[in-house]
Amino acid sequence: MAVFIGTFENKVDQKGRVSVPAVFRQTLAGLSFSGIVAFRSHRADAIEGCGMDFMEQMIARVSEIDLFSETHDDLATTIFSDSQQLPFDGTGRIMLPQSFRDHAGITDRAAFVGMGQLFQIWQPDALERHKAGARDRARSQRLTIPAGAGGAR
Amino acid sequence: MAVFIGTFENKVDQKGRVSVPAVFRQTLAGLSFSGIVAFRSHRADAIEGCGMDFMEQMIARVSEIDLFSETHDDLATTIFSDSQQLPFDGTGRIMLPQSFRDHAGITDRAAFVGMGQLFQIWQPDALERHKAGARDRARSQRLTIPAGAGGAR
DNA sequence: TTGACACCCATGAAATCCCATGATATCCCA
DNA sequence: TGGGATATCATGGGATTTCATGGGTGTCAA
Repeated sequence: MAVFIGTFENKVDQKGRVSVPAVFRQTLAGLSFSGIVAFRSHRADAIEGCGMDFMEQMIARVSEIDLFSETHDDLATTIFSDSQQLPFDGTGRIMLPQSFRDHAGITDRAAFVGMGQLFQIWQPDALERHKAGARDRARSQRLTIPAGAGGAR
Repeated sequence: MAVFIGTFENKVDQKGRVSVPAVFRQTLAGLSFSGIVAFRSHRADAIEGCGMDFMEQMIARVSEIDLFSETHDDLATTIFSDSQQLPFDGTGRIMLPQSFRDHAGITDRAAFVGMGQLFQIWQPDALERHKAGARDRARSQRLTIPAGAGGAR
């Protein structure tokens, strides 16, 4: 199972390159594509990232939604059409496209945030604000981990 | 099932390394990640620790919530972003990151406390005070353990 | 010809490996 | 059951590797 845990802040250099945290690279190792798959988050000023395996899963999930329904098309458009494969260079860096950097407000620093099966890339200050908000909402709404199956698979 | 019981005090060396008690290591053996997963306790000045299996369960449960829903993101952010994977070195030690040491007030000694499924890492003196308080509360409120199902998973 | 981008090498800091030590606990055999 | 032999464990410190980061160069296409 792919596991992305933790927060890591790295520098974005002049060329737009960032190191993907080594731990993340390890969980991405051995996939059919050596790099990450990324797309703009439609609910946050962040980039969503995952491995190719998870992207395949998402495609499968979306395909269970009625084909040609509005929902299906909207999801497919916002997620899949916007997704890009960002390959690792020799030292484990990726190139963050300008459009992604603009969307997240990233200039010279980028924070990688583990979200479990996927991760996000944020402008560090924006991330801090977002984390605080998420914590507050989780607490005030008393969000809890669903006691569900979990254990099995 | 993972079982952590007992209290063990070990030294934190110059490099920030601590030995994880051998008994704990044994219950952590054979997991997909050789080390512990740790995060700041939000109820106490301590670090919470568990095995990767526990985290994988968390991920599985969170992933039952609709992807990209606010609930999903808030939970994933609060739980996974502040956790860290701390790998064992050859002799069963971990590196306690500075941020964790700060949170728990740990300098040169650390106490590992079994909490059943999880364990905690404390600054030894703080732990003593905490234990005293917990005992008092348990006695004065006559706390009991519910006779639940428990058995299954 | 001028970017954009892939590939290569260099660097310092930090994390990890490796070996050594002493103290306990455990084993084993008389 | 005693007591020496053997493992296990926590700990210390030096050597080595990994990692993030910076910059150079070549290549291909607009």
